[in-house]
Amino acid sequence: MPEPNRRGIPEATVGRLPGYLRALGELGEKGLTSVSSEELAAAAGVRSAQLRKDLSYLGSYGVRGVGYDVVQLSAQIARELGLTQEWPVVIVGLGNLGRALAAYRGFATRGFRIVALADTDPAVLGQEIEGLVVRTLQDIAATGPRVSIGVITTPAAAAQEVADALVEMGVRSILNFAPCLLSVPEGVHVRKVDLATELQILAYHEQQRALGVTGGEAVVAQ
Amino acid sequence: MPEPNRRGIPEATVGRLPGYLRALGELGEKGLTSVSSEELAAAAGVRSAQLRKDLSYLGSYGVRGVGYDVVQLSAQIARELGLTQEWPVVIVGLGNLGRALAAYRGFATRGFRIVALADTDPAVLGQEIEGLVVRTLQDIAATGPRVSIGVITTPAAAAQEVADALVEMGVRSILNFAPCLLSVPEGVHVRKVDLATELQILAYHEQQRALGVTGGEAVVAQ
DNA sequence: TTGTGTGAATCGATTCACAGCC
DNA sequence: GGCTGTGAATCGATTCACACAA
Repeated sequence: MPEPNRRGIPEATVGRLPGYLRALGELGEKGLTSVSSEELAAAAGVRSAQLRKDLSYLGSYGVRGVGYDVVQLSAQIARELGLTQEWPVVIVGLGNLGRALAAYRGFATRGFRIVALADTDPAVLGQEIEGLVVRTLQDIAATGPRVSIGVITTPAAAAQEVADALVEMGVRSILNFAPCLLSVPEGVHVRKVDLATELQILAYHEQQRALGVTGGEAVVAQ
Repeated sequence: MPEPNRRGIPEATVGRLPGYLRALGELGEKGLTSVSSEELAAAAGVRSAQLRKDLSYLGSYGVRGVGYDVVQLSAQIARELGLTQEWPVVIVGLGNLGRALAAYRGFATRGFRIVALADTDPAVLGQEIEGLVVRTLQDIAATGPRVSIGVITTPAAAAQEVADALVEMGVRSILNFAPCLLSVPEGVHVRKVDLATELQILAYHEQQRALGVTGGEAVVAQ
């Protein structure tokens, strides 16, 4: 018996689970109730062997000779990712990007709720944005609400002290949009999203083509 | 003999070069003119052996017993990434995120220039944003300017047809912020940035902690 | 003596290929 | 007969450890 193999899903697999969940959602909307690994892999942009291996880490949820039940597999992946509960999020830094994220609807779609907005600029403090009043992180730490995930959309120069403050108030998951490295204590997870990095990687490949490198291989890192 | 090893820098290395470039910039601003692999690795958040191996793919630019020249190494990495020329960028989809990116200054910092803004919404077409008039992609394709890189910030439902139009007009590098898989011809590079995916990965680790998994290992994937 | 550059060793992730089950 | 689940094989990326250059 498969023994769901709790603890120890490879990081690379965790990184693909959200894509499977999205693909399953789309297939479900089309009315599909069952998919083969071949079909789901195509919808998620991976190879079928990879999909099956990934899913095998969650346990056995497919039926041999048939495929996977769309609803059941969605639920299983959502459970594994921790999306059955709602995670409270604070956005720190309400410049253009912070405001765009605050207004982003898809946020709430799945397990996440923006419960606080933070900034230090007196011109922004007290403003109401998307139904939330902008406060200082110190105020939020002192009087609630509790947050699990911090999203940093400040300039790079402020990001480290924001991270320190978030850690101080107990946040152990940070999504950093500022173009800088954050140093955090052991056990705190940071993920970085950096526009400049992404563009520079594209520029590299663009230049390779210009240099006449044959790299005509398939497609890409989506 | 080192033989710069043109062609065939591992993808993982390419993905770290932008980080080295940023770290070198910071060190340079502090007045440093020379760094050891140990110092630069610390500033970029990698191990020194990894840094040396990565740099070895670009050729030999360090001096044994001394380290690397900050200016020279920056220039070499920038050249390798193709940042010595300016890449023209179009942003497609001027919702909150598209506008935030259009206003983002750091964009121009290094080798990228937003030369066009595209949308299909009549309410947005013709508006001037950040000094550029919003036009249709078709208009841009027909009357210029030429673009190398397309940034998609439309809703997911529109992303595929935008990608098709970009490919049609000769764009072969796409940065996709829409939460969906794009299908593109061989040779076109797509990179995906997805807020939901990042949050879901954080949620996974957050839940693992809640379940009492020991995963107290260091830090993370920045 | 110091710190780079790099083969060799290790580690992890992907793919293959097929046994097992429906 | 068809498709999952998974060991075995492969591939690539990271780390080790040290020869070698300054």
